[in-house]
Amino acid sequence: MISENPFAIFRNESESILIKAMKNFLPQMKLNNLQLKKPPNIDFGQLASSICFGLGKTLHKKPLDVADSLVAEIDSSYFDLIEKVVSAGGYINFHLNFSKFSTLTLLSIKQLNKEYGFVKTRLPEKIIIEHTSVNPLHPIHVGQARNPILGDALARILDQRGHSVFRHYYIDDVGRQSSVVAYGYDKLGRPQPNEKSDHYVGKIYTITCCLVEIIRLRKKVSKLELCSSSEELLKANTVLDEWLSIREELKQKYPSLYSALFEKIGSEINPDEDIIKLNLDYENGSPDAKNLVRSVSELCLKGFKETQKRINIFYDSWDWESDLVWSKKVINVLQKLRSSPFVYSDGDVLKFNSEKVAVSLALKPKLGLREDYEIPSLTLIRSDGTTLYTTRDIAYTQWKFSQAEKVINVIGMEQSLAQLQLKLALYALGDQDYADNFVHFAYNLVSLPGYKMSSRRGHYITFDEVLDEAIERAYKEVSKRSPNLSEKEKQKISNFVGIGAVRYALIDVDPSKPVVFTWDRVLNFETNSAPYVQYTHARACSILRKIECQPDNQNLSLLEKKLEHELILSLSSFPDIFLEAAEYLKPNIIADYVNTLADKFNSFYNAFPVIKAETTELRDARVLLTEAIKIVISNALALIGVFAPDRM
RNA sequence: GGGCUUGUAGCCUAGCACGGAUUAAGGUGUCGGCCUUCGGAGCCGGAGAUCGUGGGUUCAAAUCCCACCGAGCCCA
Repeated sequence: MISENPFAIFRNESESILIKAMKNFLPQMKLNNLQLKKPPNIDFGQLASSICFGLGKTLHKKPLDVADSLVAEIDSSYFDLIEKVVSAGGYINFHLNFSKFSTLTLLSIKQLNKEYGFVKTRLPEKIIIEHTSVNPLHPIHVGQARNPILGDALARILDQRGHSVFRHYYIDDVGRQSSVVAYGYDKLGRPQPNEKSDHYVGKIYTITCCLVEIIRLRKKVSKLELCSSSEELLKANTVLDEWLSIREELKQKYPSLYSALFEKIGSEINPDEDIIKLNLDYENGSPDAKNLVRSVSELCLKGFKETQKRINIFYDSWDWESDLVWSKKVINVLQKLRSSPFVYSDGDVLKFNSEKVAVSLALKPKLGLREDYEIPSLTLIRSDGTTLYTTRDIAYTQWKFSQAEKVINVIGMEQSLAQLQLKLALYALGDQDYADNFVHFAYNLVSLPGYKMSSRRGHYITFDEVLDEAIERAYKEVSKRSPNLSEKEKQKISNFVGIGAVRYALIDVDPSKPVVFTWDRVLNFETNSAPYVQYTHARACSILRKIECQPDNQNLSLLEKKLEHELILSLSSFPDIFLEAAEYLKPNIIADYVNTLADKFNSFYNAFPVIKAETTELRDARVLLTEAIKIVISNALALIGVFAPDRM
């Protein structure tokens, strides 16, 4: 017999046995959720019920006595995967018949192989996952790197669950910042970069920002000097000083690019005006502006794509915010919103009353909000007539729903309010179905110890730097450990080891927790890291390579050591872990699971011989166990985008 | 001022959605042991925790509820 979820068969059997016993024991009793849980120690069995504690209370008996009586009602003639059911300390413990269960589990894994664990949904959906969406102004930095790693893992998981997943990248090219880089790039004469293009664009952005900011602040200061508002003057001077010191930094770091830009921009009187004009022209779709802004953005995206290729992340669709504006989708949505009772004018500003939507549709409990919390309004149009990011995002979200049933946005949790308002806007537009299937997958920030990352100020560590460093470190390790490998092999290994380590480190922690970036965290090659798991996989492969062919009828009841039982139990739980990760969008539990599995296998490996087992029958059984472990490690790693090597 | 997120050994993390077991689970660092055994990126053992604080609910609280404190972010 084969099962896609062996442990679930045991769980179902245990549940129905317990229900049957309960019916005999207390016929009138209404059963509501008898959730069986895994006991803390395998010696207590593999599933346990704590139902007798509650029953003890209502029956005025000791839980232990209730458990004894209940167990007495259990009919062992129905047992299949169950070996015995015992009462212990008030609990009812279900023990597996490992001889049968090992066979079921290991043969299922061997047969399903690359498909094992990936239980398919009965209700496949079209799902759009928007992730990364870094503005095309500067390279992707460590603070942002958590996003593509999480988004890609989610996509892989939901894909394996049987959904049709589309990965979208939203290119925010409409804001003022895009015009700032474009302005700088234009002043330079629109050259082709002689370095990685997103890094080049990032430098132009930072230097241009700085120069423009200084000109603006100087004007402000001299204006303030005329009227005698000393407090404001002091404030402006402090900010100006800060930018002047950033300018010194930039001058040191990028001397030639700095002087080229300074020469063109330093003497300008009002660069802001040009930038604002460029921005307006771009929004209006003027060909010159289009040509300029798009060429800078494309340059930056070219660099992003190179980085993403390194870590094997790709997108099905690149969505330009500007396309959305030019296609009038934003205007159309605004018109529709205006005709709803939830939009009002506050002077020249157009606002969306999020609170009113939530109250009139009684959405607060559904959204997990307190009744007395008043949701702030969202500004849709500024007094100068321009739209805001979230306004355009409403149109974008509607467009996404025109081609998918579910939308998952992987966006930092600092955007929580905006994402909530966006959801409420969908309700206001009458698209309740969209709103219900709109998910903000929020993750906490990655920060650098000591200072704040700021892309405008050029204070960041790029994702490329992190990857380079990780690969270099891995190269040193490989050279140390396997000096006889060819240069080509060393490079190949250091590549998947370094990149695996980075991916693992960024996915391992619960997304809602803040992470402080340290090199130690990312460059860990020991226990609880991708290289550790990869090594374990290679180790299992190495054993399997040494075995010629194996018979089809192993006697798996010979696997009777506690470690072997724990391994089989762990292997059989992989489908459950996968389902939990898919259902609750928790990619980190996959990393956790595969590390624990590798841990157990390494303990087993040290304690018991496989190839040189006492008998050939035992050897064959352990070989099959090893093969199953290899398969499950490989399948789990695939979900988080980490390569499972045969050798390293 | 309001809201969201977060607080577990020196450091990093798991467990919290769904409350349960003698001993709160890993890693790192630290102390000690294992290379004539299938790959030492390994294994085994020791020391190290008032689960932020205080209340409450419960037979049972790291887990649920309330208040407060610290950190981060968002809105005003």
